[in-house]
Amino acid sequence: MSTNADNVYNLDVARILSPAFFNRPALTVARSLLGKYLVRRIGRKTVAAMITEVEAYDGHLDKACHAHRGKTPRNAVMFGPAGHWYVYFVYGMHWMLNIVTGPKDYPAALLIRGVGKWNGPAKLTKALKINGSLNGKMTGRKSGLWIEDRRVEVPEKSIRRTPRIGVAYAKEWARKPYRFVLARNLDFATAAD
DNA sequence: ACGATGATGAAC
DNA sequence: TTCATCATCGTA
Repeated sequence: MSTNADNVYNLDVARILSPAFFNRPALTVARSLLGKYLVRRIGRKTVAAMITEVEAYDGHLDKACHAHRGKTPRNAVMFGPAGHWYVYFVYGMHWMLNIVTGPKDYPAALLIRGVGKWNGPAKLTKALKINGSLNGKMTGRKSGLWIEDRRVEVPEKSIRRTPRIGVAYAKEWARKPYRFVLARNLDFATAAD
């Protein structure tokens, strides 16, 4: 066990985002997640992909948020502490990956809609073998799913904000610019890594 | 434009 | 217990 190997390991651990990072307003965390890396441990292999698209679901007033109608068995994780995974099943076949934000008892989470080459929330969960067994787990190595800061610079100009997808039923809340998308041509950042 | 496919939550 | 709905995707 060389000193060198230990240093490499420690550097790696240092850039894993801790739950404290997520204990801030959903919109603030959403913006800062662009350019971070979602990292998934699958058996012996580790896959990392840059987060390119995120949506915020912010509190019980937000009519598009699952917590809008109160606490239920499904959305209970959203009412828990930040930095835990909220994974649910929709349309009879798709898993959606969310990370809880903000203080305990304030229900908010971010839906991760795009990472790396995978565009679409159901495509990335399928590719990274993410399902309900992760629901309620804390982000980190122990859960096999975490987020790393790899020091990719994301200028404001590279970010687009739009209404959220597939929530037309939420009336005026559907129009709010709670979707954050990273411009495609940020590939220079990965190349420089 | 539509069907797949099953959990969820609200109503009865 | 029933029923409409659903933070989607692939095919047409």
